[in-house]
Amino acid sequence: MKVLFMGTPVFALECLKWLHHHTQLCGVVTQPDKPKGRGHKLACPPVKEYALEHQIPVFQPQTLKEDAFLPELRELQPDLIVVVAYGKLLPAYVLEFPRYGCINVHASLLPRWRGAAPIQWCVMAGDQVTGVTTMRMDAGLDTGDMLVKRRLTITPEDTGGSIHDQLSVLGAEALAETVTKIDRLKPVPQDHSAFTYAPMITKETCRIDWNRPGAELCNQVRGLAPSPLAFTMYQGKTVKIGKMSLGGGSLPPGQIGSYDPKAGLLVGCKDGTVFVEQIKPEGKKLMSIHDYMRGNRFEEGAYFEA
RNA sequence: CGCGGAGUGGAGCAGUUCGGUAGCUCGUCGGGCUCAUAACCCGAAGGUCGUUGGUUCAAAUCCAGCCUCCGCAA
Repeated sequence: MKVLFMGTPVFALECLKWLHHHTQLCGVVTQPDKPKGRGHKLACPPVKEYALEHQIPVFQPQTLKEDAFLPELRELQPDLIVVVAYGKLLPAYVLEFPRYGCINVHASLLPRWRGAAPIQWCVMAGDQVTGVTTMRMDAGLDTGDMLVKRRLTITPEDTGGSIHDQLSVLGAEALAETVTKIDRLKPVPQDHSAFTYAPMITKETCRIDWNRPGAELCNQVRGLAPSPLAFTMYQGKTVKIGKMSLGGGSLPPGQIGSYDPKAGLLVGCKDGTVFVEQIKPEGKKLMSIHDYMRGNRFEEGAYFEA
């Protein structure tokens, strides 16, 4: 069976590897290189780097609209298209092209967290369980009939990063089962009334609103760690926060309280306080609040600004 | 050639403007005090100040290049 892979970020790599080792992979479609980072250097998507290393043909169409990718499809004649975090919706002519259709690996238990950033949102929402779902793609955004699910328990110590890493492996497992049993699996429609949406993470997603309850703030910080990290402002400068826990007592939202070498820096929120345990000041690396306080200071009584 | 910050013992920082003995808060190791301690006291080890070259009697500090890390913007 000839398989065409479509994907972009690191999350897609485990799936790509499995396909590379177990199927006849005829090509990889990924997003175009974009100027990124500090200079104006062009950055290759991780999927492209893997494909180049293993001499897999790479396609980077600017758009798929208007039959733009049809010539390549006719050339490659894939029997199956596997999509993992590609970053573009597929037009009908692509969805209908392969004999076995298009299947997608999505990093949530659908219909919960449809959309671009299911991993961060499930942690930010305080979910205690998540997983991956494979589905037959249709025209909607993550609305296809489901094939295989794998569940994963989220522990209080998990972060967006740790869940990402685990789900990328689970995703490959689910994909393996899906591809292996492709003609035997019976698609299960989603409960379309129960979906939630996980939009792309923006800067505003990462901004800390100290008027929210402490538990929600802790989850927000957890979900966005270790990247891109939640942030707040102190004296006009960005302070990213990598780890936070619930504190005791109460302070006005955003007000900085005492520093406890054991627990961290106390900060007020809507329903009490939280301890900031790990921060990343502008121009510095992520460090424990303990390290930071050895040579720097947060003025007690001052405020973090939204 | 997008804008900007930073590299100083194991950690976080000061010192750089106006060159002239390497400093602070911790950590580590040893000793002391204490019923005890993450507390306190005494002592010690540990740095070619990112790298290369230049100016100078003398460079962490001034000049030029390079490497690395990071924030913003995309």
